[in-house]
This record gives sequence, structure tokens and C-alpha cells, in this order.
Amino acid sequence: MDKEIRVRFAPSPTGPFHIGGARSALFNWLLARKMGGKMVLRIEDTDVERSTPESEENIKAALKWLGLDWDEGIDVGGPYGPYRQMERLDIYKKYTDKLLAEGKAYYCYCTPQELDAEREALTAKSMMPRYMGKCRNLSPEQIEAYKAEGRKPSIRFRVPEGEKLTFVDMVRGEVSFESDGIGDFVIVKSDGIPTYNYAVVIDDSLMHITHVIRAEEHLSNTPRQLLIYDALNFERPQFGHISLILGKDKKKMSKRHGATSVDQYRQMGYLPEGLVNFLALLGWAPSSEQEIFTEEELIKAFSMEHVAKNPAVFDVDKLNWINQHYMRKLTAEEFFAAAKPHMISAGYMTGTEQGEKLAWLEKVVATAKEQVSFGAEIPRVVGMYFADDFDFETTEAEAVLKEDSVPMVMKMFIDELQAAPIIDGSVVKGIFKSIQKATKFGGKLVYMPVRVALTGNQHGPELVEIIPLLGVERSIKRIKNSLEKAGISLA
RNA sequence: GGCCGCGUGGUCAAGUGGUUAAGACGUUGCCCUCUCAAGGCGAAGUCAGGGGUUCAAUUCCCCUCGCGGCUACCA
Repeated sequence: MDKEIRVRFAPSPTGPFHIGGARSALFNWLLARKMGGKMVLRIEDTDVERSTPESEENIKAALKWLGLDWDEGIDVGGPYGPYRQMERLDIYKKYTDKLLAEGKAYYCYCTPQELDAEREALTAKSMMPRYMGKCRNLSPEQIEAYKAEGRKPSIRFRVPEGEKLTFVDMVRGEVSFESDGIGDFVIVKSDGIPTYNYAVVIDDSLMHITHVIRAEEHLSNTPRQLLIYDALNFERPQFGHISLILGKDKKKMSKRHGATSVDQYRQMGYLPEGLVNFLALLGWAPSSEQEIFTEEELIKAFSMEHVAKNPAVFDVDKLNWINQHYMRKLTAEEFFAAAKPHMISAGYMTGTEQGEKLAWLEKVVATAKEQVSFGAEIPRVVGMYFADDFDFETTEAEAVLKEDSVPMVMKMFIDELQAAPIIDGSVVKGIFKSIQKATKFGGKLVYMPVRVALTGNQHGPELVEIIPLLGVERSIKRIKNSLEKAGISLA
């Protein structure tokens, strides 16, 4: 049997948790669960300027919300911790000393200003801007001089010349780079903190990561990392670079494209199952034609072989379609709970309602269940139950009330409604039936004017659902108001 | 600029040296229905462009173009 599959998700806690990060996490997680392997969650917080504890909390909360758990890492621990890079500084130091001693790395005393100047000079000559190796072979005297100036050195990796760096990527196949295209890069910043390309290698290796699944933006970083694997005599893992998620304009998804963080989708009332299902289908396709997957089905069907090379545009319409499936699957209680925050922020409820009022709200919210794709759409759908004073949605809607048959139909409807001892769906249905029978009108001539008079709109949930919720009194009041507005008298 | 990656309908995508080039979202027509949503049945729409290789290229090779990534003491 092959050795255990170990994957990791290693985000930087530097901002909202992006949808692209969620997909990377998902693919890693799916691979681990599929293969019975382990998922490690490591925090790459070496960018001390931008890293925040809140962001780390966001990431954890988002992963949990999505249902992506981890076997080792922050919070849960594990044999290869600590799992925050800033808590591993002494570990990196050991390897840095080794590289320094072996001459595979060296101190660089260049200041940021000097490096900028070098870069600019190179660009001006339209040459590739990269570090030219100024401090590669400093004499002891020069080093002393720099030290005397009080300069704090960074440490650079000595990139070998004329080497070809090749690896087989799980999604892209064989990829190779020339070492000559890579300048000596910084592995430890002058403040003693390692850079991404360096720490990631040591951590992945020490944590026995077997498969590194990450976004394509890291593809060009891989040769640098390969160099470090080799210099440290570490075994290379398998790499798999998944493509980026793009916005509608085919540019990398960013704030301009609307919601980009997992939390925003949560707040809009998308369901974790829906988002996961959608994300799985971005850049991966099952061998079947299935579109809707439970978590177990996803794990079963997932395979790195079917991960696409090309970038994928984030299509909200499809997300909506998928999420709608999951909305419809919710129980009445779940749906109401999902609706609650949106109903509260719309001002339709306070969250403290009880008894009859609560029961009424539950029924009202239930009417939206088949109609919406995500939670935030609910208030819009049920809004008509709350505003007795409304305007006609469109002129066509108002025009419906101008039909000659309307006064008669309305009179019959109001009379029957008032005469009804109790009012529920089947009673309302009976009223419509009897009007149809008496007038010999088709359903449309009976239902539609009532609908418009009641809601100001030609569309909406079934009338037999709406009327009992509104009650006789409010229904009649609305109808009379609407007729008056449209200049129709009951005759 | 250099290096690397990517390019199948509007979008997600399957697929192959010979196919009527799947399926889904969206769009659209019809059915159902008071309407909307859902559902059912249809329709339109694609191999970035140009050269090769080949009896035959969407598929293999090259070039061009487009998009993206890296080229940071960010990750």
C-alpha cells in the first residue's frame, strides 16, 4: 500500500477569506477524504504587516461553515506542529544556518533603495528586472564595512546556474524552468522572518505533505521551491496547480466583481452545501452528468484527473440554480431559520415574536420557499404581506383592473369572502370556483384582477395561499383601495 | 521585456486522429398553471486565428493573437 496521502491548506490570514481560497481548500479536502488521507490546516502569517488574528478567525469560521474539517493544524494540533509559521521561526533558523554553512545561501546587505534602483535600471534597459547577485561574493572586509554601517542583512538563496528544473504537475503535466531565469531570491527577510517560498518548503516537508494542491499563481514559484527541496535534501511532493477563478470579464476575481469572500455569500443567505457544490464544479467535472452532489457523492466522484487546466469564470446564475435546489430541500423550520436574519434586516420582524404573530410569520415565510435562490431574496418575495398600501408594480398590472368584467367579479369576491365563516385555502379555492361557475369566466379573468388588486403585481405565490394569510379584513381593504386608485367603482 | 501556464457555445464543461462535438446554467419557444417559481418537451448557439503533419485534424507540431501568473525583504 502507498504511503498515506497528506494534503494541506495553508492560507495567509491577510483579509477576507476569498472564494478562490475556499475552492483550493475544498479540492485538498476532497482529495484527502477520497483517499482516506489527512488534511492539515497551516497558517502562513509571515507577512506580519498584513496578518491579523481576525482574519485567521474568519478563515476557520468559513471552513467550518463550509463543512471542511481538518485533521491536523491550528486548534486541533498534531504531531508536526506548531501550525502557525510565526511560531516556527526556530525551526527555519536551523535550516537557514545549514544552508549558510554550506554556502547555499548568503547574506545580502543591499538596502531596499539599492534594490529599487537596480530594478529600475534594468527595466529602463528593458531587461528582466531581477537581482543581479551583488552580494553573492562579498569579501570579509566588505561585510565588516556593511555591518559597521549598521545594515541588517537579508539572506538569499544561491540559485545554481544552468540547471533545468522539471516536475510533473498533476493537472498540467510536465513543466520545466531554467534556473538562469531566476535571480537569487530572499529566503529570510532582514527582520529574520522567512519568506513564503522558503517557509512553505520546510513546512510542507516537515509536515510530510505528499500532495500540494494550490492555485495556479504559485506555478511559477514552484521552481524556486524545488531548488530549496533539493538544497535541503527534502523529498519533493506532488504538485497540482489548479486554475484561477475569474470574474465575468475574465479577469481575476476581485472586489469589482461583487462578492468575493465566503462570508459575503454566507451573509447573502447562500447555503454551504450550495456553495460547495458550485465550487466543486468550477474547475472539476465528474465523469457522469450529475450536477447536484451531496458531500458523500462529491467525495466519491472527485478525482484530480478531472481537474481542468483552464481558468473558470464565476457564474452567479449557476450558483443560484444550485443553491435553489438546496433551499428547496430545507425543512420548514430550517427555511424559517435561514430567512430570519433577512426578515429582520428588512424590518419585517424583530426576532422576538411569539405565539400567533410568530405562527403567522412562519406561514408567510414558508410561501417563499419555492421561489428563492438564496436567503436575501426572501424579504422581496414576502414583502407584499407587510405593506397594505402599495402602488401598482406596472401599468400593465393596473390595466388588468380596467377590464369590463372586473367590477362584477370583485363584488362577488368580496361578498363571498365576507360571507365565509372561516377562511383557509380550500374556502378561497371554493370562492374562486363558484365565481367561475357563475360567470363562466376562465380562471384568468377571475384570479388575475384579484391578484392585482390584492398585491399590485401580476406575479407572486398562489392566491389561495395569500388570502388566508392576509385575512378577510385586510384583503377587502386592499381590494377597495386598489380599485379606488385605478378609478374603478364596484357598481 | 523575460519565463511559465491557459484558449471547445454567453458561462461551467465532456470528448476524440474519422462523433449528428455530450450534459448543465443562462437565453428562447411550447405544455402545465390565475401569475411567478418549479417541472416536462423543444430550439438557437462552440472547437481563438493562420500555417503545417496526415487519406482525414477540435484532437499532433509550429507561429500569431488573446487572457492570466511569476519576475517582491507579499503570499
